[in-house]
Amino acid sequence: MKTPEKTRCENCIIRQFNSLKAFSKEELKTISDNKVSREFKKGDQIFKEGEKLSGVFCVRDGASKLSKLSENGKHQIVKIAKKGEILGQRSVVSDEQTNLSATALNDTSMCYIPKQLIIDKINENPEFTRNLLKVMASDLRESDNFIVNMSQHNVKQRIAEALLYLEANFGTDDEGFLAVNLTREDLANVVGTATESCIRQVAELKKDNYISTKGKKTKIEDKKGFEDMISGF
Amino acid sequence: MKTPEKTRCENCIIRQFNSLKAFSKEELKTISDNKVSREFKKGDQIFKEGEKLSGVFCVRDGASKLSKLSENGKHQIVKIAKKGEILGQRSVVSDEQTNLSATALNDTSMCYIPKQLIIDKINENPEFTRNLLKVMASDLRESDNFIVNMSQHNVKQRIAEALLYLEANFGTDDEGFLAVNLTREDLANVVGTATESCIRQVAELKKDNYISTKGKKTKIEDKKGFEDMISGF
DNA sequence: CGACCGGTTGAGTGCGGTCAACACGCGTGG
DNA sequence: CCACGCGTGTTGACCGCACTCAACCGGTCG
Repeated sequence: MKTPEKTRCENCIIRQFNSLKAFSKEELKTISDNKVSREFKKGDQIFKEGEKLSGVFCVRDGASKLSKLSENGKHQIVKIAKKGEILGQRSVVSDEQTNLSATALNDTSMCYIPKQLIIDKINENPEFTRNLLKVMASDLRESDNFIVNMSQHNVKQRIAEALLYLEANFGTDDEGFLAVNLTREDLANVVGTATESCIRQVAELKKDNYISTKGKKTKIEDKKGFEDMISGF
Repeated sequence: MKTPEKTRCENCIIRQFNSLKAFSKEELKTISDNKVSREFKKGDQIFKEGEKLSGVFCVRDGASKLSKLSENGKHQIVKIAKKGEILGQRSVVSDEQTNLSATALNDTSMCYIPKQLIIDKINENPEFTRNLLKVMASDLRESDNFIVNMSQHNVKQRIAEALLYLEANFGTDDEGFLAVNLTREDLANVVGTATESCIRQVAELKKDNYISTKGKKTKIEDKKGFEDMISGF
């Protein structure tokens, strides 16, 4: 199952950003021969909470949300995965069902790598395993910070944080607007609030000249002010 | 620096519960020769957020809270570590400062293992590394669940969850009271609320016969009811 | 064209944060 | 020995943030 030259892992720059950078040319060839490229359209579900994954997804391009459904019917978005991240590693190392659902936020291309390959590599390539450890350590740190932010900040502050996070991780277009576009509902689900509350607070942020909007796009105008507001002036 | 026979790692049953179970008798001897036993009294700080740890702590007995200070001056408790857990692994694998502070909730005894030993073992013993991965994967899962609980449940539900968590992880004494005793303030910091709100909701739980108290001890009377209440009746 | 989705606004309400006062046990020092 | 201070637990009152329900608008798609 050879893939076209230009999408082979050996030539893929994305791998520089994740734990796969530990692999030799030889190993990358094996992976490339076993991977499958997959495309998702905006809104497509990549996998669902509770599924048993048979491999991991390496994000080549696009953004996808990782969310969990709580019994009151609301989706809490836990993380937004960007280019270079690998989804499903956790489930593979712990050999359990996924804890989260993944959904494409825009058109997304992924490489699907069968889990046995990953497990083999964990056993064979210590550097890869160490990279994995580091990635997970940093995810844990992020989770802890997220927990603190959620419980100690009000909705306005959490929205500010979410927007800063989006800018830092996905960047802006040439006019300075955020490169990823969350619906108000998604943004509400990130900060764990009702859609209406989210809309109202965004309107406040706009009124206070922290942000501006054009169509559905959002631009952060006053990053410094944001940071001050988050830490309570 | 030999330790007395009875506290040597080879004889320590605690290691069955954590990633250290991967080690051979030989390896345990090395660890034992390099570790230091340390005792903490209730309220003692084990390490502080931002410190650079030079090793990890293996909890031999007792309970300790892992918390993070937010800029509004409140401590958010992220996890309560029990017997068998290892504190500081994350900072060691990522070679960064700790993200969290650790404080003893009651008299606690720990073994301090220098970080170089852990790093060496990560490089030498693949099974140990795999165990580490699993522990961290499970921590991540817990964190995600915590985030959902925090953002989708009200204070009463979160307290119920916290109490169930304490019962499941630390058990009860012979009369059925929870074996660990959090102050109201600590409990409030776990669920991310004000101390007074916490007190009021606990009083409600008592009025509704979900729990009972005796002195400072708490007993869960209606676990089933708790679970129903958490998922919204 | 109508259905539907996303965004927006209004009005009402209640949960939970905050401040203030007080009760109680415990240790410490005069 | 008692006075005092301090930490913890508790209660009351007030109030504002954020949730909920409901209506409405504009764009898009079948």
